[in-house]
Amino acid sequence: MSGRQTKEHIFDEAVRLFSEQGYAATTIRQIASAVKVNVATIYIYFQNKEGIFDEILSLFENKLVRYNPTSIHIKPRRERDGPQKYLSRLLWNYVIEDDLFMRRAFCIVCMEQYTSKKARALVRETLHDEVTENLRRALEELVERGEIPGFDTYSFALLWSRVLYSSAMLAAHGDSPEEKNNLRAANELMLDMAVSGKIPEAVNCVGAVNSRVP
Amino acid sequence: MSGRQTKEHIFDEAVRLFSEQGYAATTIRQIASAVKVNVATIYIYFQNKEGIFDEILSLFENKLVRYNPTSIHIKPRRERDGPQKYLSRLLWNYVIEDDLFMRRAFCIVCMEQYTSKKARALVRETLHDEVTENLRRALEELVERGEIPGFDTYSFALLWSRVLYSSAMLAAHGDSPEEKNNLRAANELMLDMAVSGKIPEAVNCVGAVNSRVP
Amino acid sequence: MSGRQTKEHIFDEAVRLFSEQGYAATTIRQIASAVKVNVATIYIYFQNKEGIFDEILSLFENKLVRYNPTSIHIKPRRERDGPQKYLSRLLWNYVIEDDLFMRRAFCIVCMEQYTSKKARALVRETLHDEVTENLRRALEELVERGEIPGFDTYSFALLWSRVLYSSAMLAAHGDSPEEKNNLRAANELMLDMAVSGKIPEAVNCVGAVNSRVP
Amino acid sequence: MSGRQTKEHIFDEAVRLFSEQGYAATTIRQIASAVKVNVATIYIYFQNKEGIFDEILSLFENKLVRYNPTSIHIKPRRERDGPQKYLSRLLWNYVIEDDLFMRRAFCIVCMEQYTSKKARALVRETLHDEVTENLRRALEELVERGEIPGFDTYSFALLWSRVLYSSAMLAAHGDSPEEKNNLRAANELMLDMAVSGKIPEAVNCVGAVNSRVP
DNA sequence: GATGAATGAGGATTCATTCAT
DNA sequence: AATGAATGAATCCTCATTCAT
Repeated sequence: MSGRQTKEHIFDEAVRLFSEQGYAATTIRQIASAVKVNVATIYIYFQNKEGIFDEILSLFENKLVRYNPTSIHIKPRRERDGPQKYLSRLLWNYVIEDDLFMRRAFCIVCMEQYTSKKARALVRETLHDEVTENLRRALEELVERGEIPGFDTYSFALLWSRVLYSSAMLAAHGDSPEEKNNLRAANELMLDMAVSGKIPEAVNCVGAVNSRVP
Repeated sequence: MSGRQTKEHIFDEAVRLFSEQGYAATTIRQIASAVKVNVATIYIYFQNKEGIFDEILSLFENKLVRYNPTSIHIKPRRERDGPQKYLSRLLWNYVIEDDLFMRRAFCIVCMEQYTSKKARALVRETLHDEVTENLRRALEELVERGEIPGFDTYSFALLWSRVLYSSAMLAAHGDSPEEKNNLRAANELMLDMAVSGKIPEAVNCVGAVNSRVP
Repeated sequence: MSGRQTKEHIFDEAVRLFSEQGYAATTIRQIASAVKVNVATIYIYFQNKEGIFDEILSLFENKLVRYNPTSIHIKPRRERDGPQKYLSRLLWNYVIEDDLFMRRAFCIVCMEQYTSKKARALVRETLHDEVTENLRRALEELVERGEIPGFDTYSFALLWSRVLYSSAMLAAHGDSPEEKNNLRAANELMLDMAVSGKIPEAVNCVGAVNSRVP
Repeated sequence: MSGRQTKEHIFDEAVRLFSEQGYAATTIRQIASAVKVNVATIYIYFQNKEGIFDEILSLFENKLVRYNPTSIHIKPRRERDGPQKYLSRLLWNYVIEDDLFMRRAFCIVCMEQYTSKKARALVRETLHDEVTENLRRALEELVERGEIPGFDTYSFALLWSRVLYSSAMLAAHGDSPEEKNNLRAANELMLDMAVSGKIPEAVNCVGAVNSRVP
């Protein structure tokens, strides 16, 4: 078997096992035996256990970033579909739905956010702030186009990102179809609220979430 | 030192360490040395490592349940304050804010939900379903009192609980004051949206989240 | 409760547990909890775990010695009953049958003969040599009385003692009634062979077992 | 060093230590240090401490079974030598004398028969019942050939097996040459009694041992 | 490119024992 | 006479990692 294949095989099984059992509870031996490979072989392709974890985080982040509205990968599609459709597909629907790796990696990142600084940073920055920002930008665009009235888009985007995040967390593990549907439904509810024209005023009346933080 | 004190001391340090490093990464030796006690002493008061974990979950759940709107502990205060104030204080503000244990236990529960069935059940059932139900009940009451117009309270409560949950998760770890404020702000934003009189229509136009799940 | 009673209670439960699980596998805590007494209490009455074991061996040996044919306890009865009856009751039938402690202690001694020098000595000397000698003496007496023809009583007694010993070992543990009956039957078979008048010649033709040992 | 060799080395030292100190009193560390190998290495070749024990029992039983008179390993020799010689060599003389492992394993099996169900079964079934049956069969054959008069061969074989067993037990530990000679002598004495033509009548007059068991 | 063999460090747990009260 | 509280040392076992082949 070619080295490339072996490495990918190891990587895939590591992703699977980490997402099912957590990083700490998964042993190198388990991975090796899942790949039907000697333990030592793993150390040819990865510096150590943490090295595998790092590569997972890297790939997850890279794939994630490709979906922001200005990325060269998403921009053409975005312009064709318009912000509303983009909004409706953010995070799970857009990014994760059809990508087993992303689903598992998401799960890993959520699990390890408390124990790994890198995972934590990824959740806080990329997952949370970036998704929020993407939502905000898309909402803002709708406002600019006059499709919905102006309002405090940041606060609403922040709420939305949290709904997405918590839904995705609940859906991530074990591919529960029920939770996946909940996620989709929650996302659409936020979307409908956003475009119904009733929210802006409500949101504005309370001001930006962040502005309240002393 | 009295046994009771020792046990509490062990329990407290275990809670702290579990919440900071995760269950798997925390060793009995660490706990023992934090308490300045022999490792064997821990096994006098707890059956094993998992036994400590179980007691944490138990206490967390017990304390949590006391805060549902019909509990004998909360009912009098609820009736005095009215549903709106109750809503504004749910979960974090009401329950967790002043209780270091609850904050840490919440963190532990979130961390271990993927690897521990018990934690997972607690998140799904008590944390999620119960909080949602409490929110829904309080909203419903507001509607009945005529303080806000009728609408699909379940869908909105579901969203709200997710906002609370994800905010609490982000706030839980390390007592970040910024995230704590975010949580409070997010909660109030949901509250304001609920009572602004604009939401009902928006929510109704999309129907119940759950009704969409096949 | 009086100290005397407590000590006996501890002793009895230790005997029971040692005989059921072996010395090494029985813990002080098990004994304490069987007696419903604090662990420390055991150390009031016995110097340590080995101290309990030693007292068991002592009592076993004392009781055993009382049954040799010249002991003041057995002599009167022996003279009344005659050697044949004495023979038929040796070891198990005579000594152990009605004495729970002896049965259990026998079991303990057999178990620990490989790991404890004291137990080993007891098996070799008291249990084996002494029983052999008692058997030989009783056989010799029968010969002297002219009730059976003369022969190499030592060799036969040696065989007999081994039959008794192995039967008793198999019977000792768990009070299996089947093995207990086997023991009694084996003993009677040896007795019948001894008094049938057919054996002497056979035994004599081979000479003393021990005379063959270089 | 090859894995096979290492495993055998570990196995051998474990057998030695178990037979000298008993299973419970022997630690994995002792074995490891006797083999001059890391503790973890032992767990490469054996699942755990009990795994070593099980393999010892297995090998012991396998080797033992090869010596029954109908086994393909023993049958030719048996037919050449005749039942009398076979009888004279049973168990110890035949099987164990020249096999250090068998001697040690026998010792282990005897020691652990009270605490290990597997060892207990082996003693009761293979060691006791099978040896008895082999003896009985060989005696029966002598009767059929007309070399000795007919009699209750079962009862006599049962006695004999007990003599062998108890002698072997006493001889097993520490390779005491004195006890080894006693065993050989005891065996021969039983043999001489069996073929002397004097015993049958004595045995018959008491009936089968087992027939007495209610 | 892959592996068989080995290991040091550390995991949870249990033990016999002690001592102040 | 008895105990609650504590401990040091040792138990079995597992882990990530290395290296000669």
